[in-house]
Amino acid sequence: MGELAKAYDPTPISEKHYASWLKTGVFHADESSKKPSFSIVIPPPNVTGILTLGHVLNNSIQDILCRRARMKGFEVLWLPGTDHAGLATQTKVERAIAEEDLTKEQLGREAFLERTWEWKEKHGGIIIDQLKKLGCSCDWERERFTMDNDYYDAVIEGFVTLYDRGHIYRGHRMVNWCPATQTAISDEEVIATPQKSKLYTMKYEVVEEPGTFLEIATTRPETIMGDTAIAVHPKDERYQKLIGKHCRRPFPEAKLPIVADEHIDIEFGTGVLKVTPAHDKADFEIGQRHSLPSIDVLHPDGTINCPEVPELDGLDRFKARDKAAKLLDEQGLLIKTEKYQNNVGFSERGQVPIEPRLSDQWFFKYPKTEETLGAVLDQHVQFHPERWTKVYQHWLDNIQDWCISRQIWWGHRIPVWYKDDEVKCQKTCPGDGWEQDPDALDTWFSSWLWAYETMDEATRKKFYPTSVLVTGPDIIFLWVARMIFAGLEFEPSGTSDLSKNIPFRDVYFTGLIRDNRGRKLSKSLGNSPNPLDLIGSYGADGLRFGLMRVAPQGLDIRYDEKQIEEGRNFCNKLWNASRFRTMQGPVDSKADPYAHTLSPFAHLILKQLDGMIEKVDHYYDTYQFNQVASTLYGFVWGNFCSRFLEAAKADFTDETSETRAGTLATFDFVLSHVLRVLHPFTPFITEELWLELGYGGETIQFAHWPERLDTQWSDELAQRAHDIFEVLDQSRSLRGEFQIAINQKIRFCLKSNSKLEEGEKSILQNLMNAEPLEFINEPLTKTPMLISSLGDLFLPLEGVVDIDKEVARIEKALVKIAGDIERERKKLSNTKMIENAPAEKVAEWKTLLKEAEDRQAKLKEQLEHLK
RNA sequence: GCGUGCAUAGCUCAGCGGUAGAGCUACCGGUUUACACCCGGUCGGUCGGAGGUUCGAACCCUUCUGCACGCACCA
Repeated sequence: MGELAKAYDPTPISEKHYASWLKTGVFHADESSKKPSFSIVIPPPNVTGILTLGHVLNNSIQDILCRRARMKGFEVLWLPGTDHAGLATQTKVERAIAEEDLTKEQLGREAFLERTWEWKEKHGGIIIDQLKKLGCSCDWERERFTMDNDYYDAVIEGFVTLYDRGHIYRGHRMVNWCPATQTAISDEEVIATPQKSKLYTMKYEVVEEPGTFLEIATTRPETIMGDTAIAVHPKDERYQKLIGKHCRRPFPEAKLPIVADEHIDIEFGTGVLKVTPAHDKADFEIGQRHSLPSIDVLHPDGTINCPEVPELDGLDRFKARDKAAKLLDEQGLLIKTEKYQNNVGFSERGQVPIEPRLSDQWFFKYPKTEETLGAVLDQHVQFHPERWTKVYQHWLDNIQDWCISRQIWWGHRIPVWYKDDEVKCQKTCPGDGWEQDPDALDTWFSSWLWAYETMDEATRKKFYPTSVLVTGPDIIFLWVARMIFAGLEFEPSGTSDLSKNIPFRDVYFTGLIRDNRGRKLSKSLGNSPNPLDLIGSYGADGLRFGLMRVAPQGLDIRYDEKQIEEGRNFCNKLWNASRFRTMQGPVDSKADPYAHTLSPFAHLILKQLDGMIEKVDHYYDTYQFNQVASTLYGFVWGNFCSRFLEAAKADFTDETSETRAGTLATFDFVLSHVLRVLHPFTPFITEELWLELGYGGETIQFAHWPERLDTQWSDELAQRAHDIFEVLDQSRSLRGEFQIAINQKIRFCLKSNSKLEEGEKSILQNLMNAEPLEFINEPLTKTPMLISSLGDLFLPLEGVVDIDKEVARIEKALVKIAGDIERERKKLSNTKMIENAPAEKVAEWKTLLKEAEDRQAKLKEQLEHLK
């Protein structure tokens, strides 16, 4: 064991260990293992994506859970992989070929798919490499891709099965159409976005009553050509007599019936609605109820399709809106234009407003919705935080059929074949003359099988259902709920036992990461840090620890680079504590503190270690990772380094110390626990230190997870150490107050009634840097003093002390104590309180009062001495 | 409109019925041979407002305000 470098240098150490982990195959899960199993499937990132801070958070948590499980003796499978991300990837490739002035239509389906595969091969590995840099302990031998041959087949087979069971149908329905990417999308992919738009009020003449006009409010005058009726509420007295008559549509000119429909809101606008069945979901339904024709006036790309009105034909829909308003105005039909804010559905991928559009699409009608809800309500699948079940329930209660067909090429092609009027749904082409449906499936229609189609039979037998899913709440419908559906519907366990078919037992929802001003991280705002840069600057361990420490359970995270810096600093602290240890000679990996005589400080740290382990386990069990990190931070920095290590220095410099061996053993024992408990959060540095210090084995990864300690420490001695530290703190306060540098030796006097051992006295004196530390029986006069549980500590400074200042300080302290005393007295003089409060509480208050009064008396006495 | 979450020190968060806490920041002082990616100290809060329950409320209930988010509507 050589001496460690002066600072932790994460990059080379991380690279070294990760390479070694891959070589020794420690991440590989053995499906024939006898150990109990623990498994996680990664939420597959987009194959061409790059790592974001969100991924870092998400995958750090998964890695933490997996690494801890390995140490706890589980056979762990963390199954990694990527998602083909149909639309996202196709869009990227289309953009790339556009550089060569090519469109996918020019290339043709086959050639375009070839290009996409090439693109995938070229860019597909990036995010995987990045996950490795983060330290993720995935079983890379089992890496999967949603377009792998067998996975592809499974998706297609799933479609055929559901079709055969009658859950999938083709329908001519109103769907969310994205004009930018020119495909249908599902309701879940539509993002309602507040828009500043305009509300136009126009007037149409009633055909049967010339000179009478109906005022109609609309935000979309560009769809006037598609209007096939005017609707009012049947109970609206203003318009009742007009029902059944007609209005004149200005362009192209036509007679539109005035119909009555309950859907109309009497209060809104003028209470009159223009009905455009082809371009609005509600209007479509009104059209159905009144047998109105649908006139589609838009091309798929969002331009106007209406040769009868040449002024508008071919225009983009938003340009046409202005133009249509202008046309109305020219005809004297536009009454007013108001500013108006409404929510417009945007296509997540295309970043443009979606267009409700009638088209032929494939739909999935969810079966087993009751069971899917029950699985969560009955806690077969448990959500953390639990409140997300309510969101899940609300979605299921209002569930709509899922539009699963996409007008794209990159994806799983719908296994439906057409010949003349015949339709067949099957995996392979039925024969000559049959043509396959051109559409591909929604990406989520493949990822919903991810929890088990990624596993072969033996793996599935061992590791399915998975233990926990870690993901963001933003995909609770898109992915989480649908995975539960898939599990229940396809029954991957081969039995109908619900508890064996659910995809996971726990779901941990992470928060979203925001910047320090509370905004979402986004490329366009430029507030999205590159995790690789952070790893470069602070190390993967620092990034992981820093982020985990500030990520509260189920709440959004305010990210600040400062926090990552703190993570890095923490790692360095641990490094240096270990470095300090290496300077004292070799580490005993089997150190048993209780085989030696222990100082009070050893007793204290052992007691604190036990408390730390208890807290950490509790916080793990309740998925409070930030609390785990905070607990570790506080223990390592506060208890271990600032207290125990500092006190240990006295033992280490004194060759004759009787407790030296015990302190060394305690050091080794505690550090071994710290490294193990910390390993899931900071895998690289703990591995390095574990090996470098010689704690044994080839890796820390299978070292036993620490259990609670035998309570062999002495509470009395631990308390003694605690008291000694209190005196130390008081001495530092006195130094601070009188500006006496810590490195300046100075005389302190302690009027103590406790009997300290000689060794303890000298350690205290050392820690205080006192020269000498005198034990006295009578209080000193005209001397600053602070009270501690070990006695009264005086700082004799003849002639130096500013008496007035000291008097002011004591008076301030007296005010505070007076407050404390008053509060306790008030409680104790309240008979109702005494009667109702538990006896031990009352006793506690009495003690508090007594202590406060003692302190008060002492301070008053001291005040007298000063004057 | 329905629903959810949040509001505690300048910042990030603990505490969730019985003396208001931590880390960071700020300020002051320190290179004491593990660490300046450091050490020590100090300052800093009527726990968003108002009611209520209770012997006792940051904590439970009601309500209001503000900020996020989800769903629905959106002519």
